[in-house]
Amino acid sequence: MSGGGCSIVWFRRDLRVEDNPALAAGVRAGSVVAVFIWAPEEEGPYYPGRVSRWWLKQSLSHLDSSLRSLGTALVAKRSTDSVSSLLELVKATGATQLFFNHLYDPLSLIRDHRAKEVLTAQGVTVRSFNADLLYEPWEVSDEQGRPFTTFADFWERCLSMPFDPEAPLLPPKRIISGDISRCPSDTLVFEDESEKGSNALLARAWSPGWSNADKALTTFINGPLIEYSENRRKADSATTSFLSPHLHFGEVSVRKLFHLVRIKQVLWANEGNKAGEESVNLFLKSIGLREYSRYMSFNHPYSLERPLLGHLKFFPWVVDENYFKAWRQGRTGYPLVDAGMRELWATGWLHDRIRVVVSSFFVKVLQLPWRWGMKYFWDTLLDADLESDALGWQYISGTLPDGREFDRIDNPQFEGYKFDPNGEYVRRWLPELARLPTEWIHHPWNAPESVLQAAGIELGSNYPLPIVGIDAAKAHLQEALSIMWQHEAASRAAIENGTEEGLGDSSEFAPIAFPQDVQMEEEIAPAPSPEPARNHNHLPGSTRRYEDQMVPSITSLVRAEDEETSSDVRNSVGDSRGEVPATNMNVNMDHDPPRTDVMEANNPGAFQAVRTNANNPRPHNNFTMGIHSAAEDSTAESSSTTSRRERDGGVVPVWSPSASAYSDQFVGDENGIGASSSYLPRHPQSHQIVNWRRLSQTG
DNA sequence: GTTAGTTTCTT
DNA sequence: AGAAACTAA
Repeated sequence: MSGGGCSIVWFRRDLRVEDNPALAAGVRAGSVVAVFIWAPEEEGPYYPGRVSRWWLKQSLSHLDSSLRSLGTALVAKRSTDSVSSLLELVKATGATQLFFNHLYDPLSLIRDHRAKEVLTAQGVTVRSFNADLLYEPWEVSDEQGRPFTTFADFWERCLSMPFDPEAPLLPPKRIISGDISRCPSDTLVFEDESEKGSNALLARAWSPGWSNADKALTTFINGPLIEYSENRRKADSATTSFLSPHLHFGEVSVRKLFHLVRIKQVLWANEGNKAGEESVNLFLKSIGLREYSRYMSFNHPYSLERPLLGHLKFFPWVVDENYFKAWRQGRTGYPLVDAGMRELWATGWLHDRIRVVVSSFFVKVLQLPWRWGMKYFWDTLLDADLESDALGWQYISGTLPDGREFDRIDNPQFEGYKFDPNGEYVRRWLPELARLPTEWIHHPWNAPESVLQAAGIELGSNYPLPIVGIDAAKAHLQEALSIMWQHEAASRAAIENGTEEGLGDSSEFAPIAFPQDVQMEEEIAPAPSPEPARNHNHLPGSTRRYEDQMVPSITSLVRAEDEETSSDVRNSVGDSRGEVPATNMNVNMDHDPPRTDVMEANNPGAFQAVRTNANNPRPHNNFTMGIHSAAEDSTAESSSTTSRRERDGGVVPVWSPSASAYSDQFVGDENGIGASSSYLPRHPQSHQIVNWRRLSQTG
């Protein structure tokens, strides 16, 4: 807490003034320069989607006005290299300290570590804090001090930690502004002209910004929370918390949320309110999953990229861009799946249950590479969150030790009657099926011709027949699994013979690149709303594209496509056409918002379903990551199980891009993780094979 | 109470 | 698919 110069408080995904430890530290230390650096190129392939950028824009302006009312302002910088920008800011302001809150995705860990190194070398005191989690990932481990590998154990431990999560901090009363006269803000561009119309609709349903988040939190806790458990199974119930986008950008503090929910928990427990208690536990569990997603990302940085269970890398995914397209456009022939995909397309929002349905269908029935689906979610979801989505897709894909069985296929027809028993959800999003009786709504292909005729449906033209039958999918999956095990056995044999080093790195089994000719972010014209627009046929100001989307029929969808191909350049996700590097450290120096001439000739080759382990070999990582103990941090504690924690200057185990391998410290030994896993009894073959040390490097 | 059959849930 | 939690006699 040296006196003298001012502090830079670097905002990222902690866009709030309440319970913001970095900001609090800055305020305590004296004068503050609050900064946000927009450097999307640093995110590699994960340039935020349109709705996500819209949210960010609103949230930042909200934060800026809050800071202004407290005595300073938010300095906004456009950059392709956050660390350089920080250095410039240090020079321009004479700051002697830098404070920020932790992030846990691999890119941030590396960048933030570099920021610490570079700025410390310049004589700047750098301190970082936990603002995003109840407990830091390195605080939660089993009796042997190793990270958990199953959620249930992890969460049980979190709920019985010897010390409570930090109590939330109040917002500062006043902020003394550092001298920002020499660092003018850049104008940040978060949307282009073509996106403005669609974005205008978002504001009807959502209010970004930390104080709105706080209101949403209070509303939820005092209202729908008690029925959370009751209502969770309905596809379009308006009783989810709707906090996820707020949480993604750190507008609301999980710790505050946790404390408030805990108060209700105690209250309802005393009242013997069974439903309330169950609801609380369920809701907390979803908070736990969010925690766990960061935990996994931190402990297994490659899990955004590659299956956590090593043998899954041998699965022969179906690389079929037509399947992918049909899924995105809601034309799979399975009403519940299609309704979900149309809702996502139109609104950027999807109930959790439906996310499971559509992603499970994607992986198990279509057998498309899960990362494609994950990328599409990233591009389209309003609450897109890399760590959470990676965890979700890995769970669905059966690539987690405690995920779903890989060979399990859910039948969308049955799920339809489970989550949407009266077909209301399907009818809302698939107007072409609106007149179909409930009896057939989730399996129109079985309906008698007369019924279809009466409903105005002609399967195959009006609404598609299932693009893949469930039985065919099951057979296909079995076949694929046996191929997978063969490859796996061959690989294991090669390793045991010592003839093979790094098979997992060989391009043959590298992750499958994204389709080259696919526009990852479709033309989405959203009207996201807890209650999806009822009057969607005549929304004022809606573009024609919007109507095409909202009154979907095969013809209008096809027409919309044709237009796409022929019309002008539209915005697309910057790097979406490229491959997804495991971690892209090559900064794109283009300062303009990524803009891509989207349309290329359709690739005829794409029209064949190809079983492949990997087409398009991709470049290898040119570096590896390692985690060391936090030796360089003066505040480091060697044992994370001790109950004392530093509120200030939290300790982050050091990330080093140059370390040659994953540190043993964070990887179970050969048998360690597997032995306790519930996965093994179900998949005894994998008992010997899963080499967890390798897994962390390659799998 | 007991037991066999049924539904629900799984991160 | 399998366990756990429910129901119906």
